[in-house]
Amino acid sequence: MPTLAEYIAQYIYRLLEQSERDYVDVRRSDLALKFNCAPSQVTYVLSTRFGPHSGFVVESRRGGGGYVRIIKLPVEDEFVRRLYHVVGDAIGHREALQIIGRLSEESLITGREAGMMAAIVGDGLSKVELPGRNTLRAQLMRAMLAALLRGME
Amino acid sequence: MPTLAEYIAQYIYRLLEQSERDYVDVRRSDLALKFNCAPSQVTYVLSTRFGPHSGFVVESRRGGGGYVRIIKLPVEDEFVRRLYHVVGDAIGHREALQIIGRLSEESLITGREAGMMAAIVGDGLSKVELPGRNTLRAQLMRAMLAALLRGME
DNA sequence: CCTGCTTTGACTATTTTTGACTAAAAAGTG
DNA sequence: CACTTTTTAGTCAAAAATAGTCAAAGCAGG
Repeated sequence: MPTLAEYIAQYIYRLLEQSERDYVDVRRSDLALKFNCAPSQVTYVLSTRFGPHSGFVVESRRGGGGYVRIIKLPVEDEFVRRLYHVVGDAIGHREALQIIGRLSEESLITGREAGMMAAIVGDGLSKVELPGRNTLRAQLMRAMLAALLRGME
Repeated sequence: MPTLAEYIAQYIYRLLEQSERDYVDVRRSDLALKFNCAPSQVTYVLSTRFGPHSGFVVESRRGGGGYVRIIKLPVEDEFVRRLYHVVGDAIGHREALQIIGRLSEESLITGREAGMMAAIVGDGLSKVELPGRNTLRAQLMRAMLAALLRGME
């Protein structure tokens, strides 16, 4: 059963699909009204599901006529190489999954590869303690991305 | 006399049979209520009877709207399941590569997948110290094999 | 009475939802 | 224009809703 956060995200995805541009503008308070929730809930959805890791950028403006603009980033060359840098020295589970989702969405990896990568950064690390876990996860992600790059020649 | 664990397992088997999908979603707390036991009892049943070695995979999510998804794997994946056992609790680099080679030979994975897996058990672990390295490698291998099973529908 | 599977519960981890407070931009006023 | 008010959006921490972990206690068969 979907959560409110998912309903809101779905709604935004739909708006983006229907839009002719690569972005949509919404009013935070309108969404809150439409979904009968606190406005900060919208902010929550945006920050957990529409960050750069998922291939989006969010811009906004306050005051009268304020808005939130959700922009879907275009695919670029060197995409994987960029992600390599995004991973950095340490990365959390959620962010790693978003990067994998992005690779999958762009058809740079297959569904099965995505599943394997998700398993690596999830179950595969479940027994590793927290301080080092995120750095190890980053190392594994980089190793996988490097393997991808090698396999893409 | 069947144990509580058996009853719960039976119940899940039945749900799976009745489902049109190859999986069912349940709420851990609902099951605990239904069977009048501690929620962790459900976790116990899942981990003892619904692991990849028995032909199942379990996914879950915490927090609001959380759930547990029990997925029944197709029967014809006996081979991968056996490898899952071969991996065991700990495995060396050489052995891991042999298993990956075997998967590749049998065309159960692509060249790119093999490259990725090799990167994981090699470069990905280069910074991990030796005592734990082989157990971690085993865990990663098992996670990857489980993902493979999941992706083979 | 040992050994291993089962059951429980206290503690932990993760995700979502809400609300009080803060910050910024536009609109109104003198 | 300078100042105030109104309209938006952001932040952050607490509460709620789930699931996981682990060790200890319970129990059943050999």
